[in-house]
Amino acid sequence: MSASHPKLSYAWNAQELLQLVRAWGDVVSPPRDKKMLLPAERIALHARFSALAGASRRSLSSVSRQHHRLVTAYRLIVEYNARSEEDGGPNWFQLPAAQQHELRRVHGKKEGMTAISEELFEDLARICQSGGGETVATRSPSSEKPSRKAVEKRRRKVPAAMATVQESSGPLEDAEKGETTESPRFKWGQREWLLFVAAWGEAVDDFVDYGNDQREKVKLPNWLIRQRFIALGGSEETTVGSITAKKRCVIQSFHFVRECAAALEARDGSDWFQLAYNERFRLQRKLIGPKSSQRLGCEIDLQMFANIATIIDKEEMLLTVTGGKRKRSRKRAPSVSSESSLAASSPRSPSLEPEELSDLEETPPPPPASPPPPSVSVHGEEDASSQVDEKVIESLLEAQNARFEQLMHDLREERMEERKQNQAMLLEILHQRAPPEDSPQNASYMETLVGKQQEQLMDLFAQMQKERQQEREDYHVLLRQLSTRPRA
DNA sequence: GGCGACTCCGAACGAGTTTC
DNA sequence: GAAACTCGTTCGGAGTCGCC
Repeated sequence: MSASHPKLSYAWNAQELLQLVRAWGDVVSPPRDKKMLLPAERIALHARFSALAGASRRSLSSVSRQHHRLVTAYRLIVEYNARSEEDGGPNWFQLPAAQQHELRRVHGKKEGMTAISEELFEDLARICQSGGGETVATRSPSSEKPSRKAVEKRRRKVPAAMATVQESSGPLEDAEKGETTESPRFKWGQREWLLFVAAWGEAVDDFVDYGNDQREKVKLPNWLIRQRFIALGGSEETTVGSITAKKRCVIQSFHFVRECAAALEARDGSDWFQLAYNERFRLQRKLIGPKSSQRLGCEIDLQMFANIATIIDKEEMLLTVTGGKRKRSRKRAPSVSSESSLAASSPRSPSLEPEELSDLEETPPPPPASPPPPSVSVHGEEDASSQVDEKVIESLLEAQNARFEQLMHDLREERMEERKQNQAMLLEILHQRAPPEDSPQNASYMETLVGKQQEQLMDLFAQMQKERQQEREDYHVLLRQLSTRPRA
């Protein structure tokens, strides 16, 4: 944002919205519920709004966007009311807030919608229906609006349980119970977290598999994780925003576990992952801090931990191997995701300067349990050289990983190809030996063939599982060695 | 190339939950 | 009641896309 438009990163208040609607009525030509404004109207709307609001507090793009969200919401309400009038159901403002919220969410997936109060809706209806031109409201049978008092009266009369709407299903139990919670909350359980990690892993794999073109985006998009999450059986209600937050949460928990495991190992050599949930939860206060109460971190088992580590590695590799980072201005405080997520341990903390953040990105979290060692790295030179060493090691590890993944990928492809060829050959020989007229014999032999192949594949799979288990154990040994090694 | 709409997603936020 | 954490929503910066 420019200096003349200082960043105003908080919700539009009711007064601002009313001022926007007023400006809208003043400068926008009918039909006023059109979604697209003419360029001149956009500018005029911003100017008029700025004049009414006293100062140019919102940018042109912000005003345009808010206008767009209001139109979308207004049209949804008008259409909804028209339908419910035909069906004899409750109108929009008689619905519980939770249900309104759900409908807004379902209908405004991409663009989003502003929650419109009844007062604001009436103002909007007034300006949209005046001045001629066909509007959504005039097209619909429900254009005549009852007075606010009447609506209020009716709303009080409507039993909450009659919330019976329609497109929305799912987390609306609250509404059906008559509660008017603003945003129905759904707490994730073990299943959701496991699904999420699996989906995240699949998304990274998918992305690695076809993301080697330099022109491709090199940052894993969160919508891809959401897509995989839903494909694996996760709730379709989960938004990309929610996935973003979940990812941040998992990464934060991963760092938490890493710290705990290392601190515990250093303390008495015991294994964090062998402890029960309650034990972990109790111990974290000694290992991390007296006020620490991470729950998700305590639920993460060794397997999940290893999975997350692999995924984070792969995702970081995407940034280093497949090309440059997506260009982004450094004006904004940088993100908390991935490598810098430790900063998220205090989510409301003020944003870091880019320099501070790049420091954070390069260095591992300071172990809270052990005080910093006596001035080994106080000197700039030593600091710099150790950082360079770390970078070299990091690059080597990443390169090794990348090479290994590539080899595995090629091997998998080759094996699949070979398997197909073998099968084709077997079938061909079979057909030659047993002609089609001899079908019973043919069928029984084929059954045997399928059975044998199943056996072979099961053996192979079991072998791969063993290898995977071995890899985990190796990793665990490495982790132990690392954490018992005295800090430099 | 310029412009506006669309889209993604990080940050901020508020409300709820848990633990002490 | 305080503090830390969880969770979903909203806003808006910035990248992308399509049109002229």
